Amino acid sequence: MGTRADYVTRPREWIASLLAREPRFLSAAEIHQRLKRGGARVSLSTVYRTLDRLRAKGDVSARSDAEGEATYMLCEPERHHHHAICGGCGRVEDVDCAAMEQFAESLRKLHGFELDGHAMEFFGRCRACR
Amino acid sequence: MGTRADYVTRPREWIASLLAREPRFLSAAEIHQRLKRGGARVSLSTVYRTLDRLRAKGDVSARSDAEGEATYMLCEPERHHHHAICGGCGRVEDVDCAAMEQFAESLRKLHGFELDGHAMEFFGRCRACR
DNA sequence: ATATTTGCAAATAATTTGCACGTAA
DNA sequence: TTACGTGCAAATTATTTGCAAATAT
Repeated sequence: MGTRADYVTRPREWIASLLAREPRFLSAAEIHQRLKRGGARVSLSTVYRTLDRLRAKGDVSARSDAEGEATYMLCEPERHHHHAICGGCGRVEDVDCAAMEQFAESLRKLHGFELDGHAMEFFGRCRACR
Repeated sequence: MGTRADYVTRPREWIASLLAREPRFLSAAEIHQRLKRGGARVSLSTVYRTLDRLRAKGDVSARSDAEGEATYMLCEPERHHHHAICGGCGRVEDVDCAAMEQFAESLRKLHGFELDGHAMEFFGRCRACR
Protein backbone atom coordinates (compact mmCIF):
# COMPACT_ATOMS: atom_id res chain seq x y z
CA MET A 1 0.00 0.00 0.00
CA GLY A 2 1.02 3.60 -0.38
CA THR A 3 3.44 4.05 2.52
CA ARG A 4 3.66 7.84 2.36
CA ALA A 5 6.45 9.13 4.59
CA ASP A 6 7.85 12.57 5.33
CA TYR A 7 11.55 12.68 6.01
CA VAL A 8 13.26 15.46 7.89
CA THR A 9 16.23 16.49 5.77
CA ARG A 10 18.85 19.20 5.91
CA PRO A 11 17.48 21.15 2.91
CA ARG A 12 13.99 21.08 4.40
CA GLU A 13 15.25 22.25 7.76
CA TRP A 14 17.25 25.05 6.18
CA ILE A 15 14.35 26.27 4.11
CA ALA A 16 11.84 26.07 6.98
CA SER A 17 14.25 27.84 9.27
CA LEU A 18 14.84 30.66 6.81
CA LEU A 19 11.11 31.12 6.26
CA ALA A 20 10.52 31.16 10.01
CA ARG A 21 13.14 33.86 10.40
CA GLU A 22 11.82 36.15 7.61
CA PRO A 23 8.27 37.45 7.97
CA ARG A 24 7.91 38.45 4.33
CA PHE A 25 7.33 37.02 0.87
CA LEU A 26 10.50 35.51 -0.64
CA SER A 27 11.01 34.10 -4.11
CA ALA A 28 12.52 30.66 -4.67
CA ALA A 29 15.62 32.33 -6.10
CA GLU A 30 16.02 34.59 -3.06
CA ILE A 31 15.73 31.65 -0.69
CA HIS A 32 18.23 29.69 -2.74
CA GLN A 33 20.78 32.51 -2.80
CA ARG A 34 20.49 33.20 0.92
CA LEU A 35 20.98 29.56 1.81
CA LYS A 36 24.03 29.27 -0.41
CA ARG A 37 25.53 32.45 1.00
CA GLY A 38 24.98 30.90 4.43
CA GLY A 39 27.09 27.93 3.37
CA ALA A 40 24.25 25.49 2.69
CA ARG A 41 24.50 23.23 -0.34
CA VAL A 42 20.97 23.11 -1.82
CA SER A 43 19.70 23.05 -5.36
CA LEU A 44 17.15 25.47 -6.72
CA SER A 45 14.94 22.54 -7.72
CA THR A 46 14.82 21.37 -4.14
CA VAL A 47 13.82 24.83 -3.04
CA TYR A 48 10.97 24.80 -5.54
CA ARG A 49 9.91 21.29 -4.58
CA THR A 50 10.01 22.06 -0.88
CA LEU A 51 8.06 25.28 -1.23
CA ASP A 52 5.44 23.52 -3.28
CA ARG A 53 5.18 20.79 -0.68
CA LEU A 54 4.77 23.35 2.10
CA ARG A 55 2.14 25.17 0.11
CA ALA A 56 0.22 21.93 -0.42
CA LYS A 57 0.35 21.27 3.32
CA GLY A 58 -0.98 24.76 3.91
CA ASP A 59 2.11 25.89 5.82
CA VAL A 60 3.08 28.63 3.42
CA SER A 61 1.01 31.06 1.43
CA ALA A 62 2.11 31.97 -2.10
CA ARG A 63 1.51 35.00 -4.27
CA SER A 64 2.88 36.50 -7.47
CA ASP A 65 4.81 39.71 -6.91
CA ALA A 66 4.49 42.78 -9.14
CA GLU A 67 6.78 41.23 -11.77
CA GLY A 68 4.80 38.00 -11.77
CA GLU A 69 7.42 36.01 -9.88
CA ALA A 70 6.09 33.54 -7.30
CA THR A 71 6.87 34.38 -3.67
CA TYR A 72 6.27 32.42 -0.48
CA MET A 73 5.80 33.09 3.21
CA LEU A 74 5.10 31.03 6.34
CA CYS A 75 1.48 31.36 7.30
CA GLU A 76 -0.80 30.22 10.13
CA PRO A 77 -3.64 28.37 8.46
CA GLU A 78 -5.99 28.35 11.49
CA ARG A 79 -7.43 31.82 11.19
CA HIS A 80 -8.55 33.34 7.94
CA HIS A 81 -6.70 36.61 7.61
CA HIS A 82 -5.17 39.15 5.27
CA HIS A 83 -1.77 40.68 4.75
CA ALA A 84 -0.40 44.16 5.22
CA ILE A 85 2.83 44.44 3.22
CA CYS A 86 5.33 47.18 4.06
CA GLY A 87 6.61 49.04 0.98
CA GLY A 88 9.79 49.85 2.86
CA CYS A 89 11.12 46.57 4.25
CA GLY A 90 8.63 44.06 2.87
CA ARG A 91 7.59 42.96 6.33
CA VAL A 92 4.17 41.31 6.33
CA GLU A 93 1.69 41.65 9.16
CA ASP A 94 -1.38 39.50 9.55
CA VAL A 95 -4.64 41.38 9.69
CA ASP A 96 -7.93 39.74 10.53
CA CYS A 97 -11.01 41.15 8.95
CA ALA A 98 -14.27 40.87 10.82
CA ALA A 99 -15.93 43.47 8.62
CA MET A 100 -15.84 40.99 5.75
CA GLU A 101 -19.12 39.23 6.52
CA GLN A 102 -21.10 42.41 6.34
CA PHE A 103 -19.37 43.38 3.15
CA ALA A 104 -20.30 40.00 1.63
CA GLU A 105 -23.90 40.78 2.46
CA SER A 106 -23.91 44.05 0.54
CA LEU A 107 -22.15 42.39 -2.39
CA ARG A 108 -24.97 39.86 -2.51
CA LYS A 109 -27.65 42.55 -2.30
CA LEU A 110 -26.18 45.12 -4.67
CA HIS A 111 -24.60 42.84 -7.27
CA GLY A 112 -26.36 39.53 -6.79
CA PHE A 113 -22.90 38.09 -6.28
CA GLU A 114 -22.55 35.06 -4.01
CA LEU A 115 -19.16 35.15 -2.34
CA ASP A 116 -17.04 31.97 -2.13
CA GLY A 117 -13.75 33.53 -1.12
CA HIS A 118 -11.61 36.60 -1.38
CA ALA A 119 -8.05 37.84 -1.33
CA MET A 120 -6.86 41.12 0.03
CA GLU A 121 -3.50 42.78 0.19
CA PHE A 122 -2.61 46.12 1.67
CA PHE A 123 0.42 48.13 0.72
CA GLY A 124 1.89 50.80 2.91
CA ARG A 125 4.40 51.50 5.67
CA CYS A 126 4.75 49.58 8.87
CA ARG A 127 5.43 51.24 12.22
CA ALA A 128 9.19 50.90 11.80
CA CYS A 129 9.33 52.35 8.28
CA ARG A 130 6.99 55.31 8.66
CA MET B 1 12.32 66.29 -31.17
CA GLY B 2 10.60 63.11 -30.12
CA THR B 3 7.52 63.08 -32.32
CA ARG B 4 5.65 60.38 -30.40
CA ALA B 5 2.68 59.19 -32.43
CA ASP B 6 0.01 56.54 -31.90
CA TYR B 7 -1.16 54.74 -35.00
CA VAL B 8 -4.48 52.97 -35.27
CA THR B 9 -3.72 49.56 -36.72
CA ARG B 10 -5.70 46.43 -37.44
CA PRO B 11 -4.07 44.36 -34.67
CA ARG B 12 -4.76 47.11 -32.15
CA GLU B 13 -8.36 47.39 -33.22
CA TRP B 14 -8.84 43.64 -33.06
CA ILE B 15 -7.35 43.39 -29.61
CA ALA B 16 -9.25 46.39 -28.23
CA SER B 17 -12.47 45.10 -29.71
CA LEU B 18 -12.03 41.65 -28.20
CA LEU B 19 -11.26 43.14 -24.79
CA ALA B 20 -14.33 45.36 -25.03
CA ARG B 21 -16.48 42.34 -25.82
CA GLU B 22 -15.17 40.14 -22.95
CA PRO B 23 -15.64 41.44 -19.42
CA ARG B 24 -13.12 39.08 -17.89
CA PHE B 25 -9.39 38.57 -17.46
CA LEU B 26 -7.78 37.02 -20.55
CA SER B 27 -4.20 35.86 -21.02
CA ALA B 28 -2.12 36.99 -23.99
CA ALA B 29 -2.27 33.44 -25.34
CA GLU B 30 -6.08 33.31 -25.08
CA ILE B 31 -6.44 36.62 -26.88
CA HIS B 32 -4.05 35.47 -29.58
CA GLN B 33 -5.90 32.18 -30.13
CA ARG B 34 -9.31 33.79 -30.28
CA LEU B 35 -8.21 36.37 -32.80
CA LYS B 36 -6.64 33.72 -35.01
CA ARG B 37 -9.76 31.55 -34.80
CA GLY B 38 -11.69 34.65 -35.87
CA GLY B 39 -9.53 34.87 -38.98
CA ALA B 40 -7.25 37.70 -37.84
CA ARG B 41 -3.55 37.45 -38.65
CA VAL B 42 -1.72 38.71 -35.53
CA SER B 43 1.45 37.60 -33.81
CA LEU B 44 1.66 36.74 -30.15
CA SER B 45 4.39 39.36 -29.70
CA THR B 46 2.06 42.04 -30.95
CA VAL B 47 -0.56 40.90 -28.49
CA TYR B 48 1.97 41.22 -25.67
CA ARG B 49 3.19 44.59 -26.87
CA THR B 50 -0.31 45.95 -27.29
CA LEU B 51 -1.46 44.75 -23.89
CA ASP B 52 1.57 46.29 -22.28
CA ARG B 53 0.92 49.57 -24.04
CA LEU B 54 -2.72 49.56 -22.90
CA ARG B 55 -1.65 48.80 -19.36
CA ALA B 56 0.83 51.70 -19.42
CA LYS B 57 -1.97 53.99 -20.64
CA GLY B 58 -4.14 52.73 -17.79
CA ASP B 59 -6.78 51.28 -20.11
CA VAL B 60 -6.39 47.71 -18.95
CA SER B 61 -5.74 46.23 -15.55
CA ALA B 62 -3.45 43.21 -15.26
CA ARG B 63 -3.19 40.45 -12.71
CA SER B 64 -1.50 37.07 -12.39
CA ASP B 65 -3.96 34.18 -12.36
CA ALA B 66 -3.69 31.18 -10.04
CA GLU B 67 -1.01 29.57 -12.23
CA GLY B 68 1.03 32.79 -12.33
CA GLU B 69 0.11 33.63 -15.92
CA ALA B 70 -0.53 37.31 -16.65
CA THR B 71 -4.13 38.20 -17.57
CA TYR B 72 -5.65 41.47 -18.77
CA MET B 73 -9.00 43.18 -18.78
CA LEU B 74 -10.40 46.54 -19.93
CA CYS B 75 -10.86 48.79 -16.96
CA GLU B 76 -12.30 52.23 -16.23
CA PRO B 77 -9.49 54.17 -14.55
CA GLU B 78 -11.68 57.00 -13.20
CA ARG B 79 -13.07 55.35 -10.13
CA HIS B 80 -11.01 53.29 -7.75
CA HIS B 81 -12.76 49.95 -7.49
CA HIS B 82 -12.42 46.22 -6.94
CA HIS B 83 -13.28 43.10 -8.83
CA ALA B 84 -15.76 40.31 -8.24
CA ILE B 85 -14.70 37.33 -10.34
CA CYS B 86 -17.22 34.60 -11.15
CA GLY B 87 -15.86 31.10 -10.58
CA GLY B 88 -18.29 29.79 -13.17
CA CYS B 89 -17.84 31.93 -16.27
CA GLY B 90 -14.98 34.23 -15.26
CA ARG B 91 -17.12 37.32 -15.68
CA VAL B 92 -15.75 40.27 -13.74
CA GLU B 93 -17.95 42.88 -12.09
CA ASP B 94 -16.68 46.18 -10.77
CA VAL B 95 -17.37 46.81 -7.13
CA ASP B 96 -16.71 50.11 -5.46
CA CYS B 97 -15.79 50.02 -1.84
CA ALA B 98 -16.70 52.99 0.30
CA ALA B 99 -16.08 51.04 3.50
CA MET B 100 -12.37 51.09 2.70
CA GLU B 101 -11.60 54.44 4.30
CA GLN B 102 -12.91 53.37 7.62
CA PHE B 103 -11.02 50.11 7.39
CA ALA B 104 -7.79 52.02 6.70
CA GLU B 105 -8.44 53.92 9.90
CA SER B 106 -8.65 50.78 12.02
CA LEU B 107 -5.55 49.35 10.34
CA ARG B 108 -3.70 52.47 11.38
CA LYS B 109 -4.96 52.31 14.96
CA LEU B 110 -4.63 48.60 15.60
CA HIS B 111 -1.44 47.85 13.65
CA GLY B 112 0.22 51.24 13.27
CA PHE B 113 0.13 50.52 9.55
CA GLU B 114 -0.13 53.51 7.20
CA LEU B 115 -2.03 52.48 4.07
CA ASP B 116 -0.75 53.51 0.63
CA GLY B 117 -2.88 51.24 -1.49
CA HIS B 118 -4.63 47.91 -1.60
CA ALA B 119 -5.85 45.19 -3.90
CA MET B 120 -8.94 43.10 -3.42
CA GLU B 121 -10.42 40.26 -5.37
CA PHE B 122 -13.59 38.37 -4.66
CA PHE B 123 -14.33 34.91 -5.92
CA GLY B 124 -17.80 33.50 -6.18
CA ARG B 125 -20.80 33.10 -8.48
CA CYS B 126 -22.44 35.85 -10.45
CA ARG B 127 -26.19 36.15 -10.84
CA ALA B 128 -26.19 34.11 -14.04
CA CYS B 129 -24.08 31.24 -12.66
CA ARG B 130 -25.69 30.81 -9.26
C1' DA C 1 8.20 60.32 -47.05
C1' DT C 2 9.05 58.59 -42.75
C1' DA C 3 7.92 57.42 -38.06
C1' DT C 4 5.74 53.65 -36.08
C1' DT C 5 4.22 48.91 -35.85
C1' DT C 6 4.48 44.17 -37.12
C1' DG C 7 5.95 39.32 -37.68
C1' DC C 8 9.31 36.09 -37.14
C1' DA C 9 12.78 33.73 -34.95
C1' DA C 10 16.02 33.77 -31.45
C1' DA C 11 16.99 35.11 -26.58
C1' DT C 12 15.58 35.21 -21.62
C1' DA C 13 13.81 33.84 -17.34
C1' DA C 14 11.05 31.15 -14.27
C1' DT C 15 9.67 26.71 -13.22
C1' DT C 16 9.34 21.60 -13.89
C1' DT C 17 10.96 17.03 -14.74
C1' DG C 18 13.75 12.53 -15.54
C1' DC C 19 16.91 9.95 -13.58
C1' DA C 20 21.05 8.09 -11.15
C1' DC C 21 22.85 8.72 -6.68
C1' DG C 22 22.45 9.87 -1.64
C1' DT C 23 20.10 9.54 2.82
C1' DA C 24 16.61 9.04 6.67
C1' DA C 25 14.01 5.63 8.61
C1' DT D 1 17.19 -2.23 3.49
C1' DT D 2 14.32 0.53 0.93
C1' DA D 3 11.19 4.22 0.29
C1' DC D 4 11.96 8.92 -0.12
C1' DG D 5 14.73 13.02 -1.33
C1' DT D 6 18.37 15.45 -3.87
C1' DG D 7 21.30 17.38 -7.42
C1' DC D 8 22.12 18.07 -12.03
C1' DA D 9 21.09 18.97 -16.60
C1' DA D 10 17.69 19.04 -20.00
C1' DA D 11 12.83 20.27 -21.10
C1' DT D 12 8.90 23.44 -20.80
C1' DT D 13 6.53 27.70 -20.64
C1' DA D 14 5.74 32.51 -20.46
C1' DT D 15 7.55 36.67 -22.02
C1' DT D 16 10.88 39.86 -24.38
C1' DT D 17 13.78 41.51 -28.01
C1' DG D 18 16.41 42.51 -32.56
C1' DC D 19 15.67 43.50 -36.97
C1' DA D 20 14.00 43.70 -41.74
C1' DA D 21 9.61 44.28 -43.96
C1' DA D 22 4.86 46.35 -43.82
C1' DT D 23 1.73 50.10 -42.69
C1' DA D 24 -0.40 54.47 -41.02
C1' DT D 25 0.06 59.11 -41.23
